[in-house]
Amino acid sequence: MRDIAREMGMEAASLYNHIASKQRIISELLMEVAELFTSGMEKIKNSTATPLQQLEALIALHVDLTVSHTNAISLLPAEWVHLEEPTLKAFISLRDAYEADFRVLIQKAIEAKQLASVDVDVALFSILSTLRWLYSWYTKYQKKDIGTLKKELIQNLLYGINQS
Amino acid sequence: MRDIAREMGMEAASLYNHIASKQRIISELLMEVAELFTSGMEKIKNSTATPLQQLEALIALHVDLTVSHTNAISLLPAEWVHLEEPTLKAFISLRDAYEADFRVLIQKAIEAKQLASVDVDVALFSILSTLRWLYSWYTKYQKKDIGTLKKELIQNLLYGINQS
DNA sequence: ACATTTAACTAACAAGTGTTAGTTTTAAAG
DNA sequence: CTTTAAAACTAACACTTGTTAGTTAAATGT
Repeated sequence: MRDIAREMGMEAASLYNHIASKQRIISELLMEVAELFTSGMEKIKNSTATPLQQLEALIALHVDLTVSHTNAISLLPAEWVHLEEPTLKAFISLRDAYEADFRVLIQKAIEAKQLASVDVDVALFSILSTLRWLYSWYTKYQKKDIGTLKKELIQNLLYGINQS
Repeated sequence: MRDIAREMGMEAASLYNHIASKQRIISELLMEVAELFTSGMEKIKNSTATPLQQLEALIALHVDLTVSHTNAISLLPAEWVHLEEPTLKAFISLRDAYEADFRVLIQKAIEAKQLASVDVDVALFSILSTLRWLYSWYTKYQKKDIGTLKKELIQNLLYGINQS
């Protein structure tokens, strides 16, 4: 809190005229991005695109949110565990639902023979972990324009990097 | 320190008969795994396998170390930033060297036409991020035997999940 | 102009942090 | 058995943390 206050040019105690607690700041930041992912997923799920196209849109969603909310997203991996109880359950619930939706999309793409019949859990994990690390990597490679980045990630994550 | 002490059935102060400082514990844990990755990489680099086979071996290395050193590895992403100065530089240096070696291997595999000519940075990032998240995911799916896990990860990360 | 709200301030508390000093108990060596 | 070394203990330090109380200054509305 003292760091934040210094950055804002005031005393730590003065912050409490604007916010309820440190926890509330974290909660609101994290829940905000969680809801952005959820609503993005909702929009994609309700589209008429094929499962594979929806997966591509999902990758694009991660890139977009990573770019627009880099700071909040970079808090996520380390801080979500410290959420307090009404919020923690809400967060986990959003996260689980998101992963479940993602999983279904992969499943559907496999059933539609748009993806090879790989293990769904492993596929979900490997795609999602890359997308979640994106923020730390993005800060180094900002030079690359976002369109290209999306294309290359889609290529790597969905179509593989092998010489076929 | 008080948590550690409780877990060991003694008082916090008693720990200092065995260790120098909290920082030293963290340093030694993190540097130990860093060096395991480095020496694993060294062994693979010096083998006579093809670049692609070396990449496969690298994935296997991550799986093996994740299984055998789950706890120390799970500290890495959040804690390495808090290393103190002689150690921090050493750690970063090992990490950079490791990534550089990894990068070269991908480059070589592309030149040998064993991989498609994707962007090397993006490929390195997407593979490595998955391997680095492995620990958090592994705790949930321990049922899966390690051999299968390795195969599936190699499939996903190197040969793609598309229907080709 | 005055009254009221908003937002800053100073001072301090209560709890938690890693760590040290000094002491006592346990174990090993002669 | 006695001496010595190893490893536990109690007590406390210095510092950092989020936060509250009480007060003063700035902004806003009538």
